[in-house]
Amino acid sequence: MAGLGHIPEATVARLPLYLRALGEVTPSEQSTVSSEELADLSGVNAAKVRKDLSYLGTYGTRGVGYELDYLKFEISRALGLSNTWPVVVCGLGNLGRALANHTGFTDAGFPVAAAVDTDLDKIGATIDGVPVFAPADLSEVVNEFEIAIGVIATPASAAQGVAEALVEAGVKSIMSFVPTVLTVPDDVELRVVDLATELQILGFHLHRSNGKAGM
Amino acid sequence: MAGLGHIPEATVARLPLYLRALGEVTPSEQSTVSSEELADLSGVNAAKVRKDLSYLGTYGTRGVGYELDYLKFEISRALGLSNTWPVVVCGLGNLGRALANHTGFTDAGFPVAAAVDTDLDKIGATIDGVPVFAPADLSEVVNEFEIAIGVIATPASAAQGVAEALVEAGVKSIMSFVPTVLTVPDDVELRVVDLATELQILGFHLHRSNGKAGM
DNA sequence: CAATGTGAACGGGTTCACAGCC
DNA sequence: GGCTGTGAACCCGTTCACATTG
Repeated sequence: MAGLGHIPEATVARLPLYLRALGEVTPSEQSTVSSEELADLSGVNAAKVRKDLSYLGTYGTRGVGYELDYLKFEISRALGLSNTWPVVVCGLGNLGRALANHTGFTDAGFPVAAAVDTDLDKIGATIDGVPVFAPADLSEVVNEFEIAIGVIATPASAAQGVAEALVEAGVKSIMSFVPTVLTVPDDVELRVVDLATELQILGFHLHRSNGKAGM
Repeated sequence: MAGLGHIPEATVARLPLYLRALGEVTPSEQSTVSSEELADLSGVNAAKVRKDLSYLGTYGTRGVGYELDYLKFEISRALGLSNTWPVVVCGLGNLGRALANHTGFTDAGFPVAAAVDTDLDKIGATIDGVPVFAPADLSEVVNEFEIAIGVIATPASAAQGVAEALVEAGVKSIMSFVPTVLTVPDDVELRVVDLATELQILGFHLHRSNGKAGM
């Protein structure tokens, strides 16, 4: 039944997938989707889709499916997608530069408003349209650009310090690409994307099945 | 008790963290770690650490802890880290180039042996020490370099095709950074890193707690 | 006594299956 | 008839608490 009461974390993580999938449906061809279709499009099974959507309080129509536009709207709203959340990228190494320049961020409503780096050659410059500042100015940058999310892509040694500076400046959401344990207050949401670990997990399975090197 | 019988997926995902944490301990200072210490270093709680390690069949010593070197060795072995798994990066856009150049991969035992791109200017060239080939040559590349893992960082429209080409060439592990649903056979391990989705999840929580835009 | 190893309780998430409704 | 919405069963992973052991 109804209730935005409390959406399970696992469901929240799938809402973006549903939204993207719905974007691939052409409204002129069909004005409605079934849980089955949405399941195929999003790579999730149909029972899960229905249960997830039920948490939104979004009603489909039995025997018919979900009204396409309405569903998009509901999911967007649940995700808070009407807002725009400016991002600051901290650390402009390989990865940081790629992230600062990543169109997927802006497309999803998370414009990279500023970057921070220790390199004096970069500070004051504009890289791919993104102004670069000194770490010492982080607090000002956060205020100035109304930064909502900090992305950390510094060397491991600098990461904890940057995280603390972000928290100090009032940032409540951090996404880290650095392979270190970061400690932040409870009210700060931290998501870690750990590329080396991901590969090692793949490696585990290779090792387990093959036993041998090579392919 | 003993038994490499079957390590739970959740445990596998934490083994790399433990290994990294153990690397931060100086063996000259201490030859042993407790589950408590390892918990702090890896950002996991102690009970979980003990249960995880118990799956490895690795014995610590009650009242003492785990022997540092032995534990490192055991975890490395479980992860299959004695092997080296060459990687091919497919798609040399912003992100692809950063990944091809990412030292964290090589450091973790996953050297980027080759890259693939459609850009004729890049094909035949070497970017940051990585030779670039045409997509049509993917199969040869996989054989030649004994590629174990394919990283996909192409535009969304090309991703499924690349995935199929990788599978066709015999690759059994794929890591995708592309925001699309990829379909691969059951015996192929697929891990998806979806940056926009990650941000949207952060956005959800911002939205939920703040209600307002800005910071 | 200190710290491991582990059965048992717990909890969140997934799957099932079917009643309910258009 | 077809598809949603959802209680109930199930499964996996986490946490607890304590017996066990060097």
